[in-house]
Amino acid sequence: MTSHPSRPSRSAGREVKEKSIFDAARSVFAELGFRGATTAEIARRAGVPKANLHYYFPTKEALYRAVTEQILTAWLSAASSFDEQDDPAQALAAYVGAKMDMARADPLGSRIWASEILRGAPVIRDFLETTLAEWLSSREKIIRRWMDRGQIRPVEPRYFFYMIWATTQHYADFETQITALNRGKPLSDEQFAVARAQVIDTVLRGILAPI
Amino acid sequence: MTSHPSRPSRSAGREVKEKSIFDAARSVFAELGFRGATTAEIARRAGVPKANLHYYFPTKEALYRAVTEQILTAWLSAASSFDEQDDPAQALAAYVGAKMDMARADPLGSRIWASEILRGAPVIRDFLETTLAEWLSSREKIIRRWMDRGQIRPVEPRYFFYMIWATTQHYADFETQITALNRGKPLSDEQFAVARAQVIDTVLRGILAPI
DNA sequence: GATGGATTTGACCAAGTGGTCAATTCGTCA
DNA sequence: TGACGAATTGACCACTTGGTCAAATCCATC
Repeated sequence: MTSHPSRPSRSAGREVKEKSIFDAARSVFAELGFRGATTAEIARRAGVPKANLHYYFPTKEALYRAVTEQILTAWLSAASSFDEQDDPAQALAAYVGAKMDMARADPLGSRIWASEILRGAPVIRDFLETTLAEWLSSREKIIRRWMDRGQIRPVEPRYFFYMIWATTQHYADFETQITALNRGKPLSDEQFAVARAQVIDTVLRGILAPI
Repeated sequence: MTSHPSRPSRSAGREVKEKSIFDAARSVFAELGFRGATTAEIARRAGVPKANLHYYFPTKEALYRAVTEQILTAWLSAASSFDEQDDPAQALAAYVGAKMDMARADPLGSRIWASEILRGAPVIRDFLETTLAEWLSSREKIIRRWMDRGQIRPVEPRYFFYMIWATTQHYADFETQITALNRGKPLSDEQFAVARAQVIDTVLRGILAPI
């Protein structure tokens, strides 16, 4: 300890402040997209003067890149849950469940991703074309192996993944709509649990080979 | 005919010009969202001076409202395809197919909707809470009737609709990503036909009662 | 308690924003 | 043809934008 406990150390203060700017940026980017977001609004939500924001992140784009980077990391971590099981039903249930949990726990990340795609993915295009494309094609092989073994019905794996991504991310990206359709109240934990179970169940029934 | 054929009449000229501004606005709003879109960019894509744009649409918001209005109309029209069949399999196949066709034929509409939801739906909130909520709850009743008759498995109808909406709209909203994952080429008509058929098939298998 | 780098921030700037307006041009019809 | 309303548009305005900067303040270390 190099400083008084009640006053944060210099480096700890930096981390806290950086994080508060970072979090404010996430929420503004998620709502308004890159172009619509303003550094003034981000600074306001972070509770710092705008000049201070530019001390920690030199440009709006640098801040945006920092935010997207974290999102891509989180995506890959959720994706790994697909690989921990050999059985199709278990692997898919784990993966879909993890994606649903992510949509619930961190909707902002999903929304920023969506907004980035909507504008043509200028920043994450490289990720899509390399890392994500490789992930998808290697998992396609796994799906095809299951098909060959007769464990699942014959499908085009990539369109199957699109359905999983679309359905799970919908609970984050369209939360406003879901809330409006739920008498103005966000889904309760119980409601979400039902939705989560049903999504897993429907996806599995859609692809598993009949007994 | 009140004017020379090669020179459009005054009112026809108005319609053409209004439409070119309207279409330019759709594409800019779809890419950049309401806040990110600029009237200058819309005017540029429409090929008219900015002052001219403001002659036809007094404000950016008026233009945006005109655009969203058309989208809501189109949504309702696709939704009606759900009601034309009594058999669950046929009704659902028609509805999902219509939504897929819409995502293919007019991806911009879907993207503007998505962007509007992302920012909290300030403009279409009323539509969501009234017209859409009513549509959903009346179709929920139809689904429950099918369930009571044992024609489909027991599910929470609204989450089932969310899956349909998410999956079909994904082909419009995430076209950039889908293209990036398809070696940089947009889905061909053949590929899309496969995706369309598979989406319908998977949705049906997920909900239809086993024989 | 003096030093010096890290941090903070009000004031500022050039470029871009949505929108206005008056002067001009156009098309129609008497 | 002339008159008159519809349509066009360059110039302009107040305000917001992302970003800069220099002066002030903080704080770990000696």
